[in-house]
Amino acid sequence: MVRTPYSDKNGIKKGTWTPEEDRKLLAYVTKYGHWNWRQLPKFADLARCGKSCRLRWKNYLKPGIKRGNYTQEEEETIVKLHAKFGNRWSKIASHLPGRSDNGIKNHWHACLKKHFQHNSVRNEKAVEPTQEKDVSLEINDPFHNNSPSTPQTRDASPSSQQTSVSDILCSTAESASDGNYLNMVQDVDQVANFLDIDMGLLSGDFYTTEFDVADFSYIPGELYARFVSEPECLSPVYDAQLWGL
DNA sequence: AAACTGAGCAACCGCTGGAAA
DNA sequence: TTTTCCAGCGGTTGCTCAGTT
Repeated sequence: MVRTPYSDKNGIKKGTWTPEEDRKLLAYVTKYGHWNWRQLPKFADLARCGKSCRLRWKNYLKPGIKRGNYTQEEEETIVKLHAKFGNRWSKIASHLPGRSDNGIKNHWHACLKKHFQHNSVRNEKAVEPTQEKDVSLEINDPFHNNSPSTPQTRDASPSSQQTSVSDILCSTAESASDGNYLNMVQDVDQVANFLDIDMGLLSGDFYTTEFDVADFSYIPGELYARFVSEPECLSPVYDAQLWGL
């Protein structure tokens, strides 16, 4: 499941990340943000290329990232969005808080593709062989070679109704009894319900906004301070065992 | 018990588009 | 307008592990 670590001819390390490297990357990005991925490894004391750091952060270290165990609801969402957007995994990921595009892509190829193909075959069998194929089936079939339909965005929200992410998160964080701020961010719909907000009225940025922990504007001061001192308390996927903590 | 096979997933590679010079 | 640099994306690969023969 992991690639054997090695260094290329330029001394750039490749392969699986060590806990020590994770620690360095997390510490650096938490403190300074990712102002330039290409330069970051140099300053973070990592013998990695910027791309590798970015990927590691995005798919594994970023607070709030969920791995494994997709819920039925998530799977249904993926199937629906794939029918709509095709293989635009980042677009699909933007609708599934906490899931990375890479993870969704992997899950699709590993499980859902097969499952959906199977169902597709069953659907086709259900149609009279002599009949022409139902057009509606083609539209919903992600394996049909059509280019994806025009993506519908949530952009058409009246400006008077727009609510900033930080507004929501600050309110939510204040109300959270355990102070586990970023965990709550994972389920934006839950947050919306909590605040009695219609997600359809929010600006299109809501689902696509990256919760960059280095961007202080999203995070109330005392909570940011807590993240810096205790990052594990804010990451639901924090693997204390992996890091030997 | 050993060999084989396929699933699952982390990570790499190459390409593209946007921004800056 | 062109060139360069960078981030991001999607496809693919490499590796481990669990199940099967």
